[in-house]
Amino acid sequence: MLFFSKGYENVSMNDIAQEAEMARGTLYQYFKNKNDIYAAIAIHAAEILAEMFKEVALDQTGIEKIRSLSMTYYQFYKKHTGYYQAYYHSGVFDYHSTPQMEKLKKIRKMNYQFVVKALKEGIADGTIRNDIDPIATTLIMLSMSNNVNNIIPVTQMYMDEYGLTQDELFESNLELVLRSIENGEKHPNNSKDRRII
Amino acid sequence: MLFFSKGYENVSMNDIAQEAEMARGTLYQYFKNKNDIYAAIAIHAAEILAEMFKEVALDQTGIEKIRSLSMTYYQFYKKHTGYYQAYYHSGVFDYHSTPQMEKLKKIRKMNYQFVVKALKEGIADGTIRNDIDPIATTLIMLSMSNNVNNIIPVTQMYMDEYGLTQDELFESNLELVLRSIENGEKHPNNSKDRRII
Amino acid sequence: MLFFSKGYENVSMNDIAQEAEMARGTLYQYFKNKNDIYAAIAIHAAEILAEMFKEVALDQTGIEKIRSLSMTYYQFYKKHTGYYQAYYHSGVFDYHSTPQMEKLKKIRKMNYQFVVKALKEGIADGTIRNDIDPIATTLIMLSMSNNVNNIIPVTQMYMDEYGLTQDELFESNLELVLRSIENGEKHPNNSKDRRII
Amino acid sequence: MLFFSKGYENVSMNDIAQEAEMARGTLYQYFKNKNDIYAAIAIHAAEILAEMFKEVALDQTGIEKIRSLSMTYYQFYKKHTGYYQAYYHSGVFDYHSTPQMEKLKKIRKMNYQFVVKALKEGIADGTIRNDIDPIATTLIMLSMSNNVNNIIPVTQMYMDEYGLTQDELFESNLELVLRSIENGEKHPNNSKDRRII
DNA sequence: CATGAATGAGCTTTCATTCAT
DNA sequence: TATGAATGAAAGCTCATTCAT
Repeated sequence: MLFFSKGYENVSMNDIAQEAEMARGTLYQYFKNKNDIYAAIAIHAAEILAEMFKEVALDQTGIEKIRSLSMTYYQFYKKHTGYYQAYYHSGVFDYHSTPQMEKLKKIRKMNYQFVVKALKEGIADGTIRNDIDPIATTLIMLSMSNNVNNIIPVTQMYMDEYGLTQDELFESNLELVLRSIENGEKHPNNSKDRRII
Repeated sequence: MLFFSKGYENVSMNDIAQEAEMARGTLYQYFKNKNDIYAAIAIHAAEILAEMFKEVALDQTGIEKIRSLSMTYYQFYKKHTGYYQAYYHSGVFDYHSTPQMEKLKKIRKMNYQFVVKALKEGIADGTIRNDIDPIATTLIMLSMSNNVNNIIPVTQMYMDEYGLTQDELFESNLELVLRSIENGEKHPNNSKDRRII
Repeated sequence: MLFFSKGYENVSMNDIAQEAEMARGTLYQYFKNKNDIYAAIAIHAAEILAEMFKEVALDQTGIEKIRSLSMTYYQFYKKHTGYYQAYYHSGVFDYHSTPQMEKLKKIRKMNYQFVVKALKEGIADGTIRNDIDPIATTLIMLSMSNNVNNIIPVTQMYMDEYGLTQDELFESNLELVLRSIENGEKHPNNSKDRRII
Repeated sequence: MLFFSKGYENVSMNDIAQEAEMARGTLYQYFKNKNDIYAAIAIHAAEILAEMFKEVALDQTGIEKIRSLSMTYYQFYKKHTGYYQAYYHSGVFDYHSTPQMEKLKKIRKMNYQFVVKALKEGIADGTIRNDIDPIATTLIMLSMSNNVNNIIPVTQMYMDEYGLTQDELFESNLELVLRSIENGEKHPNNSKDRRII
C-alpha cells in the first residue's frame, strides 16, 4: 500500500491494479469505485492503528500512557507508512453516510478515545494537569504528530539546513506536549503502582 | 482565491478562469502555466503574512511576542483564508529553482525567522526556557497552527459532537504551547520594562 | 492511412481516431503518443517497400535494375499511397534515439542501399557510367521520384494546362535519369546474359 | 523572413509580429489572416526570384542558360533562405481564386516559363536534345533543386556518413540533368555567338 | 469470476482572431 | 492607424469506469 503515500490524486487505478496484481477491471468486482478502494484501505489502516493502541500497556500512569500512545502513533507511521498515509488522508473525506464511511468514522473516533481516555486517567491520577480540555488536547496532539510525519518540502529544506532530523523533531514535539500537560505539583496518588498497593 | 482551499490538484484552469471571470486562455497572458499562477498567489500570500508579522509590537518580551505572532498567524487565516490556503499548500511544491520558487522560498524562510527570533529573544530575556530548540519549536508551533486552520471533516465532526469551536481549539493550542515553553522560574530580567530601567 | 498525406502537423488525433473508427483514448492503449503512431506506420511502410525492393529480379544488368527499382518505388506509391506518404514524411523526423526511430532509420538506410548497390553493379558491368557518385545519384533519384509522387497544386495546375499526366511525368523523369547515368560506350560485358555465357 | 524556414504550421502570428516589430493586432489591419500574410510573402519571394531570373545573361546558348538558371535558383535559396522557403511551401496552397492567389500563381508560372523558354531555345540552337518534353523537364529540374535545398534529416545523416556536402549534391544534381538533356551530336549552330555572326 | 480493450469526459496549453480603446 | 487584452476552439493526452468475452 506504499503507493498511497503519493496521495489520492496521484495514484491511478492502474497503479493500484499493478500493486494488487490484478487486472484493472477486476478491482471493480470488489469495489464500487476508486473512492471505495481508498475507504477500504483507510478502514484497514484504522484497524491496524486500533490494534496497536490496544497493545499499549495498561499498568501505566496517564502521562506515561500519553507518551506511549504518541510513540505508538509514530511507530504506526514508520512501520506502515502506506496505511498511515491512507488513514491520514482519509480524514478529508466527506462522510456522506455510506456504510463504508460510517464504519471508518467509528473506528477513527475510537482511536481518538484512546487518547482522550488516557488524558482523563492522567487527570484523575494526578499526573496530568486538571485544567486542560481532554478533547482539544487530543486533537492537538494527534495533529502535531501528523505534521511530524508529513514534513512538507520547504520545511524539510529548513530542517536540512539546521541538521534537524525527523526523529529529533518527533522528540522535541513529544517533550513539548508532555511538559505542557504534566502536572508539576507533588501529590500522593501520582503513580499507578502506589495505587495498586 | 477561496478555491485554493481545494488544493492544487483539485482546481482546474477552468475553475480558476471562472472564479476570475476570465476566459481560460486569458490566464495564459499573465501566467506561464498553472504552477505559475499558484506560485504568484503563494508569493503574494507570503508577502501579506510577512507584512502582518512585521507589525507585531517590538516592545514585548519574547514570550509575549510568541503569543502575538501566533495570534497574527491565526488572524491571517481568518482575514485572508484564500491566501492562507495558497500559502499553506505551496509548502508542498518541489522547489526546482525557478526565480518564482526561489522568491517564495526566501519569503517563507523569512517568516519562519520571525518566530525563531522571538524564541531566541525570549530565551535571552528569561521569559522562555533555555532548554528548547528554537528551530524545532518554530516548526512545531506553525504546524500546530496549520492544523487548527485546516480541520479535516472527521475532526470537525468530533468537535461538533463536543461543542468545541475552532476559536476554542486555537486558544487551547496556544495555551498548550505557551505553557510548554515559558520559563517557570522567577528571574530579575523577565520583563522588558524592568530592563529599560 | 490515407490521412497521412496531409502531413504530420495537419492530422489530429481526432482525425486518426475517426479514420480508425476508434475513440481517441483507445489509440493511447496501443501507442505512447502521436509520434509513436506515425513512427509505427512509417516503419510498416518502410518494411513494405523493402519487401518490394527485394523482389526485384536479380538477373539484370545494373542499369536494368535501376529502372526496375525506380518503377517499383512508383508502384509502391501507387498501390500503397497512404504508407508511401507516411514513409515520405517520416524523413523529416528528428531521430532522437528511441528504439522506434533507430529501427526506422535502419530500414530506410537499407532501402537506400538497394539503389546504391545497383548503381555500383552497373558501374562494374559497364552499363552505367563510371564517373558518377553512387551516393549522390541515389539521393537524387529518390528525391526526384518523391517529387513525381507529391505534385504540389500549382504544379498540378501547370500540368493540367499542358495535358501532362503524372504517369507521363514519371516516364520523363525516369528516362531523364537513365539517359544521364547509362554508359554510352560499347563494351563487351554490358549484359548479364552474355556474362553467363 | 527567416522564420519561414520553420514551415507554415510552426510560425505563430506572435513570431511574425515580433519579426515585423508590430503588435499582433496591427497585422490584421494589413492582412485578412495568417494565410494572407504567407501569400504576401510568397508573392514577394516570387518577385525576387523573377528578378534574379531576369538578370541571367541573354547571350548564352540554351544549355548554358539552363545551367545559369539552375545556379540562380540555388543562389536564391542560399541568399534568401526565408523567402525561398515561403516560395517553396506556397506551392501547396489551394488556389481558390482570391486576387492574392491569382497573382502568386501568375508569377510562379512566369518563373516556370524562364526555364521552359531556355529549354526550347536550346532545342532550337541544337545544344539540347530535341526529344525531350520541355514542360516535364522543367518540372523535374525545379523539383530536383528543391530537394537539394530541403534535405530531410534522414538524408542529411546519410550524407554526413559519406562526407557529402549540400554543394556537392547540387553539383551532382546539376551535372546529371545537363548530361541528360544536352545534345551529344556535333552541329553547326550550337553557339549563340556564331548565330549572331 | 476475471479480463483488458474501449470509452469519453476532462485536463493543461496554444494560437489565430476580434475588438474596445 | 495601432494596440494588446481577451477570447474560445482545438490540440495532445490521462484516467476512472464500463462491458463483451
